[in-house]
Amino acid sequence: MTAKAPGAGSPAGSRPEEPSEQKSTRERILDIALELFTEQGYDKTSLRQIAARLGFSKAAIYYHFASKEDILMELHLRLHEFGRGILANIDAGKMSLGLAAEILDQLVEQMMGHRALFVLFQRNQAALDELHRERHDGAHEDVEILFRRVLSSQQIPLRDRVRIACALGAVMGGVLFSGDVFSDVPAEDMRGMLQDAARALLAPEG
Amino acid sequence: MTAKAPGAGSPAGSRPEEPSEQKSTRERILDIALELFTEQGYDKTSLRQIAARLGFSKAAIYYHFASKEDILMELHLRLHEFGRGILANIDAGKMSLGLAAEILDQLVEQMMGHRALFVLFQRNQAALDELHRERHDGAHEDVEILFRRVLSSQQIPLRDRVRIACALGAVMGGVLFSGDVFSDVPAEDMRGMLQDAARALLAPEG
DNA sequence: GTCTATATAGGGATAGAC
DNA sequence: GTCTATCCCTATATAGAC
Repeated sequence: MTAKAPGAGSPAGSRPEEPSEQKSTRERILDIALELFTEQGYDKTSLRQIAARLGFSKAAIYYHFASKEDILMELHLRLHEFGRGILANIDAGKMSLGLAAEILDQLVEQMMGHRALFVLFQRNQAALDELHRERHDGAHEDVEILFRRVLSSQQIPLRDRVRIACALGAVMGGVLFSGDVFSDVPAEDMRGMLQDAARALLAPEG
Repeated sequence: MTAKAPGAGSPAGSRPEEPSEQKSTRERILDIALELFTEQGYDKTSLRQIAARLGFSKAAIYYHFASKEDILMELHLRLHEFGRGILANIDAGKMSLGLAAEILDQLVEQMMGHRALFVLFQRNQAALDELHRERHDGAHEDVEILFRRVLSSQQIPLRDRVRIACALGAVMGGVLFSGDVFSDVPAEDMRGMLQDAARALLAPEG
């Protein structure tokens, strides 16, 4: 809680893809971190490694981030950003198979567009959980939390709840595989097929 | 590679649920490890913690296991055991939506029956990957690897490949949620609904 | 803004007593 | 079969020079 750096106060103000400008050091740290955290896992990645890739020393990172966890937190906040548009639509009170299908349509789009971030947190759930445990500051309205609330709602028929859970799993699984076994398939085709799959699961009759 | 202990050579010989006998220390270590690894993550769990729960010191664990990784490996092997029956049925050469549905039926059954192990490795993929990287000894015919092979097969129509991937994601997601938001639902009901969902995704028309 | 040097802690693992 | 004591390494993080 000591370091104060250039872009420290504007997590949403820094765009991931700048036109032609060269990225700030802070941005580059985040990029490398995303890469290494995903490949090796958050815990097995040291600040030393991140610094080495960027050509400077470990200690320099502390100018830009107060702690290793802060790097993960910042990446986490970005994922939140992208989930923002979806949040408003999720309401356990008035949920239906049809509405779930619409939400999943958006979700697929967001996940496909920010696959790297999505994979990162899919592969580092343990680290994320700890983050949530320690810093439950801010009304932490997470997409995942809202989904859990929907899935727990007793106002929705059990079969529908299960179907929504499966549809969520289906699209998540699809996105995960899309960069791997389906890397040859155009993203748009993938997106369409995943959305179709979700709709198949959420059809009233099935 | 130093420690040789009582049950060291019989990973499959020790049953998880013994009638009324008290479990061996080795078995108890594995139980606690499964619990802590799942809750906190493999990397954030220290041998000290495991030992503390069992009432003895960290060093004592080294009598039963050669390393921390060995504990994870043993748990991994158990998961393999349960996947054995499924392995034989997976063949990229003659895969179809119908066959996939049958395989997923078995998979749901196995996953529901050994949910704890399944969740462990779902939440510690990074650690598992490293395990596979370092010790790729033995014909490591993993269910996951075989599934990837099927999903990559060019002999299967793309749409079917995606559908199978989604069905896999659907049942995995369902099983993951089953101990959480669906903890009140009887396992058998869950199993049936998940199998139905998989079939809905794998229907020729959808 | 990046460095060196250092403090401090905790981890995995070994040796050997009991 | 479990313990104590210890080694060695790497990690995060801090202080302060440039």
